[in-house]
Amino acid sequence: MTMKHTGGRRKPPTIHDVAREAGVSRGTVSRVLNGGHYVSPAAQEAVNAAIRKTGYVVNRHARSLITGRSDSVGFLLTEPQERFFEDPNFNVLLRGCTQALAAHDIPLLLMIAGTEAERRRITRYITAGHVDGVLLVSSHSGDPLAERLRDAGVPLVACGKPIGHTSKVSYVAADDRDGARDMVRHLLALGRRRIGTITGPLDTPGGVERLAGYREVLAEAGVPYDERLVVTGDYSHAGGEAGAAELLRRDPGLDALFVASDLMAQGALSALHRAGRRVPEDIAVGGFDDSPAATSTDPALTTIRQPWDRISTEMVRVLLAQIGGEDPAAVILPTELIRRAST
Amino acid sequence: MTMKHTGGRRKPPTIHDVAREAGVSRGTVSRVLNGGHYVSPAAQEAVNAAIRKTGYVVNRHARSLITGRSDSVGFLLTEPQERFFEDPNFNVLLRGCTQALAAHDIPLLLMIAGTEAERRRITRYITAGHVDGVLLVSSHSGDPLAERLRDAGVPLVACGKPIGHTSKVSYVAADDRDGARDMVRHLLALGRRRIGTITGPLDTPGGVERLAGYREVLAEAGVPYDERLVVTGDYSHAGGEAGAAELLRRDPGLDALFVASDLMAQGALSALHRAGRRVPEDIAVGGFDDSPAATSTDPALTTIRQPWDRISTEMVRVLLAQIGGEDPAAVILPTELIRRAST
DNA sequence: TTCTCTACTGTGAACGCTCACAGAAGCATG
DNA sequence: CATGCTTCTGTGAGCGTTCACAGTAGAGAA
Repeated sequence: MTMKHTGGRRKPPTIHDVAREAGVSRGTVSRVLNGGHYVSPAAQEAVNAAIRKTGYVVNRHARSLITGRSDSVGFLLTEPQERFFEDPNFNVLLRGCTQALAAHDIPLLLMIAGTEAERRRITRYITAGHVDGVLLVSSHSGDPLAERLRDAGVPLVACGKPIGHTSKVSYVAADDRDGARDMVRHLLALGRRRIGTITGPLDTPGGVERLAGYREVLAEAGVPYDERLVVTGDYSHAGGEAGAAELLRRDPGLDALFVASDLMAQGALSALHRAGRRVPEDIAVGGFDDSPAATSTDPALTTIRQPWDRISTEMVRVLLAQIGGEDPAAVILPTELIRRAST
Repeated sequence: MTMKHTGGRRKPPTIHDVAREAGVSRGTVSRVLNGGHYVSPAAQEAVNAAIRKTGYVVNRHARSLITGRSDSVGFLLTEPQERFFEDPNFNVLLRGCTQALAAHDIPLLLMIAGTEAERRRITRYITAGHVDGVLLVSSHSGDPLAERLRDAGVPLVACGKPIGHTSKVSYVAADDRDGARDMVRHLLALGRRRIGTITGPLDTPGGVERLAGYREVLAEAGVPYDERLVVTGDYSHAGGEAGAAELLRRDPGLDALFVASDLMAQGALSALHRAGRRVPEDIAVGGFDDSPAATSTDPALTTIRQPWDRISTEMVRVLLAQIGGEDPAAVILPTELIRRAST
């Protein structure tokens, strides 16, 4: 009796134990484990019974050592600031990816590259083959880390369209431009004509595309473009507040506002409220994201819903396809206008 | 030229390559890799140079295969609902744990156990030794999964005190009770006497402890306990709204409100606003959590800050210690009253 | 000198798995 | 009867590490 009795973990069964139990060889067990081709029904059944009986679970390290695959993927966040962790969409994305991967029995490794030291460490880790692919979430595009990984031949899928890259890199994105178009069309349909906008940072795809949609629709409607009605925001509450105040100052006759994120829209509502404007009577306000906060503002926010649940599943799908040898692909998903009280 | 030119990954250098490059044996390289004991300075230097030159990164699968350790830990979320992903504290926790682990070069595997099928899959995965330990985040305690893992001898650290378990399981928690005491004392100091509370779910440690703190301080102050001033909430916006409305109905003379979470407090503020009560003039409102939302309410919320950054570092510290063979430990961290405009 | 001790180094044997290959058995075809 | 094909099964090698062990060299003590 040399075994420790204080929560000691027993040595788990190996493929050998299963083989002995089933009366077959390691090879046959391995074949059952990997799809069951070229295995007789009798052996198949015997092996499955032995697996159930022994409680066998494959040792992924041993498998990875020989296959060269790790059967895991990284979820990489490259963000100097903590912004992503304040973004409710990020949660949905992370959760969705985790679960979509879990369906394939693939664990997700969370990696956060804030400092330069972290970037180096993570690059080494990834390029050493410790993950089979990377789900990349970074707001500011043109990320050197993304390039390094791509150059190293690591399967990669970005969330949102990377700008500045002409190279082939997979991405999955909501149709930002079309969403913005829907919102501005909606505001026009309400009879509004002095429509201001608070954009996202213009080094982000969302910032650029949503502004483009805004301009396109106004142009199509014959409303002359007025650059005084455009301010650049930073996706923060404070930024939205400042942006709205600035727009009111530039044009007190403003009758609608398209804000490129709900969080900024929330800030804008505060500023409008403080300025004595009624929403939506005096100024209609449209947001973007359909974050949980959108329903708890007063009035509840009309916004554009991005299909985050589908985005995560698509990212995983495209990444796994790429790991499987397929070429990079771009997927663009439609958005949806959610009408609430603010317009 | 048989090498694929389309992003093919080269075979990475092994310990053998490093040994050859440095003119030493595998054993010496391995010793350098694992602390460098019993290695001459000359060999040490030669190996380090060779590692730099070859770009060698240890193959963790090969290492894990023989050591039996995986050098990774799981971050396990056992939540039937999506609640955690709406909780901003959760983000801070996840981020903090990831980074604290990264400092030890240990990857974090995110696991979400929603359905029963997922629980089984994850249990198998963990007990098979694919992670060295688990950081457990579950709101509702008495989780069968936690018990199963503990019984399997898996190192485990919970976030928040597990209730219902008399057994020894490590945990790290903020001092909920003391935080609640601070808040209620603060409200008393403001001269308030009809102090209501909206609790968290009473099957969560936070729900129980914060209510206990509330009762203790009132008792110490000689304020008779009035159960009509206590309603049970669910940590949701809507729950806070309903709770505040109910309390106003039960006692229109209410002059203070201690709400067990900021999100509920936000809901409560809406309800009070709708009922025509001024905050803090008519009713002082105190929250709990110091979530980002606390500063964007109107008025800004007085609240109790939980040291989430320290909680995450402590969880990691305790878990690694336990993996290293130390006994389970409980860590309780102090909270801080953050005074803002709502009191 | 000889022995012991310490500091260091190299080597073979695992770890648990997959893969390539060799073979066996069954059956049809020449 | 040989030959080929298909379906199935077992075996040896090897993936890249660590670990235990055996050794070597040099210093100091007997």
